[in-house]
Amino acid sequence: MITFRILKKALRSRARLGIMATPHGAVETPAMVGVATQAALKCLTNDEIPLTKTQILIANTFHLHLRPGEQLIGRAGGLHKFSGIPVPLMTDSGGYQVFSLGFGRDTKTGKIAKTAHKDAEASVGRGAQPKNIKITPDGVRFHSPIDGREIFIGPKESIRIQQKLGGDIMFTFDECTSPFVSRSYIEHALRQNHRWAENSLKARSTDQALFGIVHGSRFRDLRRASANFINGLGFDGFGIGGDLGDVTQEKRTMINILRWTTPLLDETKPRHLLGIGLIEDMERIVKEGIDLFDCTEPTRAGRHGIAYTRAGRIDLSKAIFLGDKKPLDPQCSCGVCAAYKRNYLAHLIRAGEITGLRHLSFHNLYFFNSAVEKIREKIKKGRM
RNA sequence: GCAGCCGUAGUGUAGCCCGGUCUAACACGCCACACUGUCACUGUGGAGAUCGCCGGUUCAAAUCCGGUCGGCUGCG
Repeated sequence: MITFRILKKALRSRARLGIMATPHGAVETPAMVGVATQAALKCLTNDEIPLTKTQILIANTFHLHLRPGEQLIGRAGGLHKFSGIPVPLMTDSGGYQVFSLGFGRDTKTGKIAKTAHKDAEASVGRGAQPKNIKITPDGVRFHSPIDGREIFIGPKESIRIQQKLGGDIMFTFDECTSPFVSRSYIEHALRQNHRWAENSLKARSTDQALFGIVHGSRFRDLRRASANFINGLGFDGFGIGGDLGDVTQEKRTMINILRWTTPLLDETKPRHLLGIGLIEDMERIVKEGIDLFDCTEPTRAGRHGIAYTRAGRIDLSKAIFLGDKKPLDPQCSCGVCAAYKRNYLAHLIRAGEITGLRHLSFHNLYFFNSAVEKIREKIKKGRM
């Protein structure tokens, strides 16, 4: 079980400062959740996790089910004993893979579209199915990316797997929707997601926390209905999921979705915005009442040669940095910026050295977590 | 000195025997762009070789023939 205590509410926004206590430690919120899909913060050792100011991680049900399998992790005593990870763990339900391996893959889009949505074009109508998976009333039939075998995951299966994995916080199995679906599709998917939320709750038989996920895409009435419905089911916390509009008007739709929903959710429980958290998004979503968010950006960008700095992103694979003797970010107090310069890091990245990926991942996590830390300070000092 | 093998983008190779479908392929590298509940040390795209050089045969040569230069190996 978890407990959530709000230490302070911001005066000028819906931001909250809190502490979430879990069986594996406490988390100061707002917090960024590091993404550890395969029960590893990619490129980093367990010792390094706290050094990046990472307080909590999220692992993935779909991926761990495929490999090594929840039975093996269960026999090892659960994710914490199996991995030795020294911070609390969440498990994502596999619902995101319904999107990333489904419509997301078909249309090569993310959950925030890069172009404005036009209802007339590229809309997926009610009853449509993605090319490579099949969404049924009881769950989703996937094909394993490893060996092609069919994998069925629904709410019951996901909860069963997540209970074997033994994370501190579980999520309900849902269908993460695409930004390019029609209203009629979303109406149907919402009813299904609500039923799956109820079935996830019924399937739970441990004292692990379970977060229910609010859906409704870009539609105000559907988002509000979903927030009310999910709020009424008695979850331990909330996820805000599904597609979040597009990048136009500085992601206005995403912020609107939070404005429509967070005021309807039990304020004593934590709210997690699923899959969001670029530096530019952080303060805005916290101001709308978000306590937790997870984002692959710091680690993925790091592995792709990108470092975050106060002056913006820099791509260390560019030859120009071979002549740059500055640290990644001159104002950063992380171990990487203390020990290494851009020229050497650029060399490591260009040479494909694994430590280069480690250094950038470490720095980016520290950079992101420091930004969240500053936001907590602002709330504490009443400046938000 | 003789014989054999080899010489194709920055690098390593495929194609050559059985000329046209080679406006020359692949891998790595290079350049650009992308990446928000990670199928992700990934993905997409681009630039880059007139096929060692000269000549011949042919309607047509990276491909056949002669010469030549360079490399490797063997024999002397």
